[in-house]
Amino acid sequence: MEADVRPAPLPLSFTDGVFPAGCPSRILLDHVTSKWGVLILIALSEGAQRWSELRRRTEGISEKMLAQTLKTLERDGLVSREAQPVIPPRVDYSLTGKGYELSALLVPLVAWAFDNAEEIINGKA
Amino acid sequence: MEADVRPAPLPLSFTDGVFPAGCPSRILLDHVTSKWGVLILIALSEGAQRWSELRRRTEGISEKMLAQTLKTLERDGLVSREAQPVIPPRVDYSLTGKGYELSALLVPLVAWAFDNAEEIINGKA
DNA sequence: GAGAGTACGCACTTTGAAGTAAGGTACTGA
DNA sequence: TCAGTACCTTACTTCAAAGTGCGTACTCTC
Repeated sequence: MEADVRPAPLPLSFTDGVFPAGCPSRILLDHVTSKWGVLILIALSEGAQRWSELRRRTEGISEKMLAQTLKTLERDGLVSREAQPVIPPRVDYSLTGKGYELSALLVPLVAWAFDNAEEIINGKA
Repeated sequence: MEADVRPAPLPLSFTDGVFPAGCPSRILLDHVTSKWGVLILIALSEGAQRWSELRRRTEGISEKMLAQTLKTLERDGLVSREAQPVIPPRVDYSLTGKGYELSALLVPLVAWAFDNAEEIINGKA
């Protein structure tokens, strides 16, 4: 008898509130909520950008992790890559349709974290 | 069919689109988007639950990780813990106000992952 | 002709998040 | 008396994520 006084914010369609282990959504969630995955998706939500821009804007990321994360997101169909065969190489990354859907959900989350982080993390020892 | 690619889905207030390294929001984001953090917050979004319920519903979690994650979320002021001094011990966990704010943003994200995971993860490989 | 920018790939090392295992208290039911 | 439930803690281990650093093949600037 869990008489829950407080209402859930949204009705859920998960089987029992939390999806089972081994479910593909666990994997997708790991990709999407990975340390650099979030930041890259957020950066790309402002429009297509090339490699070096992403590297600069995603402060602290290594080239290896940038390449790796972009590959994962590309394999997942969230990011598309367009390489131009010009001589200083030029590669543009942008969000796909699904990537935009995702980033639309991710942006408010990150914005919330941005607004509340100071208080939560520093406001308590 | 996703329509044409257009700019940012939402206006951002971050300095340059992505917040700087060493920023507290990076830490908060890590807590919140951690493997088990998301699942626990989602589970609690449906109402207060006790330890053993959370353990069962968050399939695959170990007792150690449950305790650790709950502690982190409690320190961050997202989850509140109420222990009753009864004799089979009874401890209830629930979301705080901030926790509800967060879960309201998290739930659609997880729902999206749930809906798209099959296609994205299994539909290729 | 030295250096920097561009977009990576590869191999090695480190870190830390997570897993595993076990213990502990204070009871209840069989 | 033994098993089981509820709620944890501590110690040890593992493994993948992340970091470091090097090489490439061009070109353009100082």
